[in-house]
Amino acid sequence: MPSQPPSPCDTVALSRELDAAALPSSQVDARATVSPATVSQHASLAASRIATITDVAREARVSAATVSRILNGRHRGDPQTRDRVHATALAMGYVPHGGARSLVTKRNGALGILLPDLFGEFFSEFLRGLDDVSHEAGIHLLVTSTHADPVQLHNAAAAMRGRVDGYLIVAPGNRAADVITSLAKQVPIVVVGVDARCCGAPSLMIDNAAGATAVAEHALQQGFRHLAMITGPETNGDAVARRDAFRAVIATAGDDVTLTEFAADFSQDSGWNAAHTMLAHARRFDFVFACNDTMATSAMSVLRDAGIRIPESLAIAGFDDVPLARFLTPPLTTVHVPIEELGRRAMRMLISSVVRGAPTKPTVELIPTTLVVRGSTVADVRVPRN
Amino acid sequence: MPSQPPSPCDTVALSRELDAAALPSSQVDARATVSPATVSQHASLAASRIATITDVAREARVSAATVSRILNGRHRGDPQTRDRVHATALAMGYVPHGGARSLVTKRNGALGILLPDLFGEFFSEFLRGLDDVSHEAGIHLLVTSTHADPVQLHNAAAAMRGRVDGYLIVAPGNRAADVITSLAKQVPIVVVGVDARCCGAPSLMIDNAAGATAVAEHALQQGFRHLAMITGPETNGDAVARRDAFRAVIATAGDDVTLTEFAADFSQDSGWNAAHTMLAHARRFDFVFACNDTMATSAMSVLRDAGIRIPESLAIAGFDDVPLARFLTPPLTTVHVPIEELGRRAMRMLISSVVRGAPTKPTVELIPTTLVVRGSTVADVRVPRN
DNA sequence: CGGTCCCGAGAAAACGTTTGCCCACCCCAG
DNA sequence: CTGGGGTGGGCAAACGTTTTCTCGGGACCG
Repeated sequence: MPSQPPSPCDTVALSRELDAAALPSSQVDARATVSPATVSQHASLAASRIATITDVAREARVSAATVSRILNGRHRGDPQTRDRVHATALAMGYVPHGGARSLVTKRNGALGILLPDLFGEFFSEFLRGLDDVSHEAGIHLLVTSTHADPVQLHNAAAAMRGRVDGYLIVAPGNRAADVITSLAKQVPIVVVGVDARCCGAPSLMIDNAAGATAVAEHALQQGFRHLAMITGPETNGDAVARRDAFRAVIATAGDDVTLTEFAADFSQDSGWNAAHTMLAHARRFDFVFACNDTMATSAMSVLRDAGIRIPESLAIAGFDDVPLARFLTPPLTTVHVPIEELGRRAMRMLISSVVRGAPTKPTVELIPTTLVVRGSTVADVRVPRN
Repeated sequence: MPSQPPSPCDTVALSRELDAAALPSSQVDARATVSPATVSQHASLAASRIATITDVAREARVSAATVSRILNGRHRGDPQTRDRVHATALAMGYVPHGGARSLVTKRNGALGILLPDLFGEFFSEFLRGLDDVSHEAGIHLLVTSTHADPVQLHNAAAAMRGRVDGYLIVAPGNRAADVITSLAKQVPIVVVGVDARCCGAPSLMIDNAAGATAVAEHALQQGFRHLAMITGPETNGDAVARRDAFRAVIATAGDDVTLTEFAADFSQDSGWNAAHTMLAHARRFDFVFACNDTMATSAMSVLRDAGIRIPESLAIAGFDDVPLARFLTPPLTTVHVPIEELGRRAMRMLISSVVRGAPTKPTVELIPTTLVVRGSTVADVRVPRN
């Protein structure tokens, strides 16, 4: 199995072509703060030492204070001086040293993002939402993951102290209440994925209950009577909320409706196992609700292997609306969760909390979810794939 | 569709239970730098103002210099003094101000991660690999995404100047050569996903060629003769490398072997479209290689809808080995890419580059890929799912 | 024509660290 | 007993900013 790396520098050759073809240089310049050309031009002299505000001041024949004021816009100043300073700073490729600035400002223009051990699509979409907003606000993101453990969560937060103006904490499991509480007293924080009102922190949550409720009502409305549910991990707030809401609706249905639960943990393997257990079960089911799409997908694969026709013999629904869901056969009925929007809102909330400077209030905001009905629960559904 | 948020503070109630049940406090303390208990204990007084080194010095009745030296381990000192300082620092919850430190040290203990607009599983696995290594080394990660555009890439890098000791740049499209070149002259960088030797930067790449070669050889060995390939975007280095390697093997095969290509762009929709085009094609194929699993998945769904038996009538293989691949029906033959390992290696490389301080050398390292044969290309294959 | 006010811009302090330099002390050897 | 070496630890400078205070000059108003 010989390995044939692409020939060196084909990238650059292609680069020239495409630059010429796709991007007229004027367009590049217009969009750039500093055009790439300017960068390379000054790369050689910048290589020796990074320009400081003093260097700029000397070059522009003003004091450092003036440079600072002008660059920060706190000083209308003499138009001529202003232009000269701006030009000099640009030419020298000056960028203020964040550390020095934060030392005196007490603001460091960065936020800490504390993520649990995440898998799957959620991550990228969420971070994209965060970055979208923070980038626009000129705020940096300090990201660290794998901290489902409250002790690690605390250590991670501590390590960032003095570097960040606030924290965004994502679904920290349910043993992190103490850490969150103490953190919330010190700096602005926003918690995503669990209700942290009791910790004194504003929270942002997926409206799991509404989604699961919609699935349950859809199932009943379609005339299904013997329902199965593949649950998620007990330690996961989303999983519990989905399960409880589904249960609640079924509890109010007629006596002829039954619900049987199969324990799983959101992983593909666990969905696989749960489906096999379900097939071996005495009762015949006509509808199964998997608490996330990952499990729904592997369960569907088990059912198909067993020769069960979906949805005629057994309907199935998931939760999350992962991109793949609509491409399964049949396409999966599921609950759409706007993850990027979740990230965007969380970031906006945190930023406004930071600029306000006020201690954060314990609140909770629900991100709405929507049921997407596809072929896995309704035989004749015709849905466009886009 | 009534929304029923979970009752407030159920999280905390659960927290107490689990804390008591699962984690004996001694175990928590053993693993913690500072135990959660200690944190909350000092939360109230720490809330007023964050302790500085001067505060610790005063409290421990030594000078700030001594505190600094002891905490950084540069000073064996009197054991009694040492213990006193350590204890005081711990008690006051002292954490050095990163900005002030970097001001004098010229090191800021953080690295910039510049990501293109990424989708899918890649992101989380890659970042997990990065974080795994950087966390252990006590290094922070400044992450920003959505920078496929070279101008944005430059701006993002500039914004981080003075905050990071180096950059990790992921698959920046192929028009970013200039920006990378100038960046590489100034600070340590590592490029992932494209060969950047020509930019003077060390690069880390997936061995796409080896993987695609293995797929092609597997296809020929299984006796397939009329091959189709669903390609990726022309602007993506991975896509091009996979396509070229596949082509190269087929070119050396006998005259009775044909290869037809269908253009796509790595997205699910494009795979869907390509599969339909393929079905409408005059030639009947017996093997199709999709350049990533995402397209392979949606193509498979088209083929199944068309009543084609896989692999008897038409075999299909993908690339990436996304977690879902083994759960498809039939399980998908694909090329496994160790993404987390890729992240881990890239981070190690960058860190060693930073601590060495030496200007980075243009090198390229290939991350090996492995063909995973499953039921989508071999009818009687029996593979364990784990 | 003189006084007052405003505005542009410089001087200097402060932020929290690290680190080179130096002093004082103790111990041991001559 | 004295000198020297080793060691613990303090002093102060320096890092790159921002910001307050200050001053000088020009314009406007009386």
